[in-house]
Amino acid sequence: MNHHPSTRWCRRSGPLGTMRLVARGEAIVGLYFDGQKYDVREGDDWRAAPADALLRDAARQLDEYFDGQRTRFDLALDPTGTPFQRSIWRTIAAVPSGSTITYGELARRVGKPSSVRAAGAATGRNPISIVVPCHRIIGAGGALTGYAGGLDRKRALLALERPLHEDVRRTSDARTHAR
Amino acid sequence: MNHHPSTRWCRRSGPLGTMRLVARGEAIVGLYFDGQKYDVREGDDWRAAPADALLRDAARQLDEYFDGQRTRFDLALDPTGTPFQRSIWRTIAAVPSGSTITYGELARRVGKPSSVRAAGAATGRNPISIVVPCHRIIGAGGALTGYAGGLDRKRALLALERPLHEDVRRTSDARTHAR
DNA sequence: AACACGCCGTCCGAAAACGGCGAGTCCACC
DNA sequence: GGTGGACTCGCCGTTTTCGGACGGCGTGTT
Repeated sequence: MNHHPSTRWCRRSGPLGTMRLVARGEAIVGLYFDGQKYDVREGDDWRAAPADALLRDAARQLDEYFDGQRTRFDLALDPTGTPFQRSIWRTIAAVPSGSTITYGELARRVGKPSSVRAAGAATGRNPISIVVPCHRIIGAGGALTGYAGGLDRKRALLALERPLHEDVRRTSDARTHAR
Repeated sequence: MNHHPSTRWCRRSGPLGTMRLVARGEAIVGLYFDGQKYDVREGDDWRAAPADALLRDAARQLDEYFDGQRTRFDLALDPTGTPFQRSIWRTIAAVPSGSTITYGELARRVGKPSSVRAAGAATGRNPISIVVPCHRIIGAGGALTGYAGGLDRKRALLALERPLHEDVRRTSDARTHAR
């Protein structure tokens, strides 16, 4: 109908380093740690737009998150990927702050209980770090197993979200000694 | 830098049926017969623009061509394809109205005398019918051999272009009894 | 703990299939 | 004999298919 929605981006520094925020159309499509694995290179048609309304809103929410003032994001998301990946990411987005699930449980929730390993791969390709909280997915043994932004950051994010008062919230099948 | 050039299109009816004319940026990128082979499906970012200056100009020239008032088009073309295809199409565009060449001669002119069959395939994928006059390419034996818009249309186009007064113009290696 | 093995989407490279041909043969007909 | 049709084969860029390798795992065994 009308031409391609434009892609715009901005940088944002936070406690875990500088991040790159990317929007296209009316939705967020990416949030990357500087130098993370599976980063995307800037397209020819991208344009830096620090003043963009959507980007500003997202950046604000991100700040609030790091300040511990926010546990849920209120943003339109449209990560590009295969149908399988998108269903994985959608499911991850439903995991609430403060809790974790295993890769196996994730696979089960998308209706493909045996696609565990593929679920892991798809999780790793999540283009919207933090907002799609792929850091809340951990190994069945409680190990963190991996994170595109580095395990240190994964640990930090989980610590930030960990409920202070030990109300011993046990999540699905995640073992307690996560760490 | 800036975002993608927009793609716009319009329809145009003529003696050989309705055609679809497509422009992107400052150039024509497509001209298709309705329901032809290798047609392209409309992209999400396309926009109908019958009033667009470039499209109007092209449509006018097309009308003049069908009226026999025009034997050459004066339009910026930018068909998308592989390097080989583009060189084939560029070479085809240089074949003047009223004459024909064979697929073999075409291959020779792009510097790959033995890529005859590939030249045929590339010719078939020409996205800008008529303006890139792929109908002027015929078999070595004089047979028309094929046309994405159908052999009837190929015949009609060649008839339209055939010089009335039999000035026996003989073109390169094309045999006389073409037809 | 360390390892082997089965699991399954993606990615990537290799290989095969597919044409809008042309030249060469072989035959059947004037 | 010359022509023309039907057939075979080699031609080569593109597209499609296929097969193997590769993971942000989980289970079972040692």
